[in-house]
Amino acid sequence: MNSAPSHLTNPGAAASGTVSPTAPSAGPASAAGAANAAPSPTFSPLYQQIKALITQSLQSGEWKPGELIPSEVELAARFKVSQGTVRKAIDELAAENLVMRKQGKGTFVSTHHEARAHFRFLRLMPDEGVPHYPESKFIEVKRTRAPADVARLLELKSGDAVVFIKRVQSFDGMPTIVEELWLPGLIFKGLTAERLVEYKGPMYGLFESEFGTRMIRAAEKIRACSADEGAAALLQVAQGTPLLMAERVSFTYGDKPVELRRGLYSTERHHYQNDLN
Amino acid sequence: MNSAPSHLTNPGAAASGTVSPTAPSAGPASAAGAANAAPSPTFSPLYQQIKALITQSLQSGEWKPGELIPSEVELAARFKVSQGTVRKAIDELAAENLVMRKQGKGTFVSTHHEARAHFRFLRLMPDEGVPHYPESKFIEVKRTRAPADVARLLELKSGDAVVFIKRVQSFDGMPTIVEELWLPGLIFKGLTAERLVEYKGPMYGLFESEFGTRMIRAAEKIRACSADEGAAALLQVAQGTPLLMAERVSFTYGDKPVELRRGLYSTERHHYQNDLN
DNA sequence: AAGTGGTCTAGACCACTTT
DNA sequence: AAGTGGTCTAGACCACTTC
Repeated sequence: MNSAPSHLTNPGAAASGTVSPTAPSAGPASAAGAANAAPSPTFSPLYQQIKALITQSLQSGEWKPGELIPSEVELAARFKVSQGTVRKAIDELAAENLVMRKQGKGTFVSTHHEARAHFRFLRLMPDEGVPHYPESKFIEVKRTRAPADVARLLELKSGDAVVFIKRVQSFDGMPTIVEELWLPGLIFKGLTAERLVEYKGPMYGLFESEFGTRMIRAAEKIRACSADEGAAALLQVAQGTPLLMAERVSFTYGDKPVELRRGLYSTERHHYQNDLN
Repeated sequence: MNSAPSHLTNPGAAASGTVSPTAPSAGPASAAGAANAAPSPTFSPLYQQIKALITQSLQSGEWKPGELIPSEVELAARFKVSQGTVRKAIDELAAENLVMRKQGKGTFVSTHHEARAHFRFLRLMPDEGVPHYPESKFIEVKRTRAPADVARLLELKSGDAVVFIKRVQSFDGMPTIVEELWLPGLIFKGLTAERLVEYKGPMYGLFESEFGTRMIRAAEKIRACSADEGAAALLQVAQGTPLLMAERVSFTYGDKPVELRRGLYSTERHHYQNDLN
């Protein structure tokens, strides 16, 4: 099942041809020093190479969202490196929210099927009260061809097949968000209105489970605009009401853009929350 | 100059009263195991305690912004811990942008006097072209008393002395931001319009250099609004134009709020940029 | 050459969870 | 008791900067 440890390069050790002369019985540096001396074209720290290998396994679906990945000790053995090196690789993956560590239990692949993940991509918070997830009402779901601007942002060709979704989201019955989504048709083949309606919870959960596409990062651009006739009706506000306009491009593994989302937010009772660190 | 290593607690070592029985010649665990067994009231990992101590030195001004802090080896000796433990502490401080590591040179206290830091707190980006820092024009600078809402956000008492600043910021001569700031009067004693005008660059640089107050974190709430008469005139837009309204509370060491900023952003040629990770 | 942070190893022991 | 991640140590060597 598991492929061979393959060909990691340790540039540091390759430079000095000999091991430590002060180590009579195979000192600490021996493992690294004796690893190899291949003239590899790419130089990067071992833990970065391990990190890339683990990321590949996540991307390929070898370990699925919510599942346990092999222990640090096991990965260290598989990759023929020390546990500390695997540890540093996983530390970075955890910092990027690709995996989650749980002491005593193991390391799990992150998933959008948890409350924790929901608010990483939903920044609209109630001015008062506890944050909770809104309800969706789908206005339109269709398959069509990508306009030029959509194609550019999704790195498709103009006219490529896309899925178009328009929906309204409500907090406590108050319509607050109206948004339009474009998804690459090739990736989201079986996506229908029925699947969307019957699915409860964030769409990213559906995308991850049913289409094997996990959103790991997004870039948003926010502007102010006025509610036009259509938006005013859907959000139940007066025409001309100031709204937040958010354009989001979401990325999956390998920084591949797989979703364009354009939303209008009513900020009567909510605000967009952002922490500058 | 440097105080004694003081009283760090190692909860892990305190639990087992004896050192490893399999280590005939003072094994690796001896330093930790023999450290102490005091019934300290607070339990936290050693590296977190080191991190807190370093943060105290940053806060107290022992090491000032832009300066070099002692090397890892020196800090390890001072605190009587291994270099690896100091390293982990500094790793976290670097992740929080409190310090910056430079290979071969050392670790430096972060400062707002660098282009790198400018855009951590300025999220308004041009729709086209290269980001650059805007020019300020000060409309009003006065000392007054804190209104109730300002006092609450700055954790002051209503009526406490505050500095009030109103300014317009322009990109390429185009007025784009109008904002009002409130600062605790006690901290910003000598802050005058002259100091603000003569100072070039972000105000956080001035605050850091002249008032010993470094902003390390901020929380923003963003809404949409319409330009009223005053804002329209200052931003040279039509009255009623939709604008972004950003309310920011900035914090210094110890999560102490020391600035309230309320800004109106014209999003004709700019947008608020945000990355969701 | 000396000093700094960056990587890697090996081993010990801890806290926590499950069997 | 066994397995997991979490902390801590000690030591080696590397890349980079400065003297």
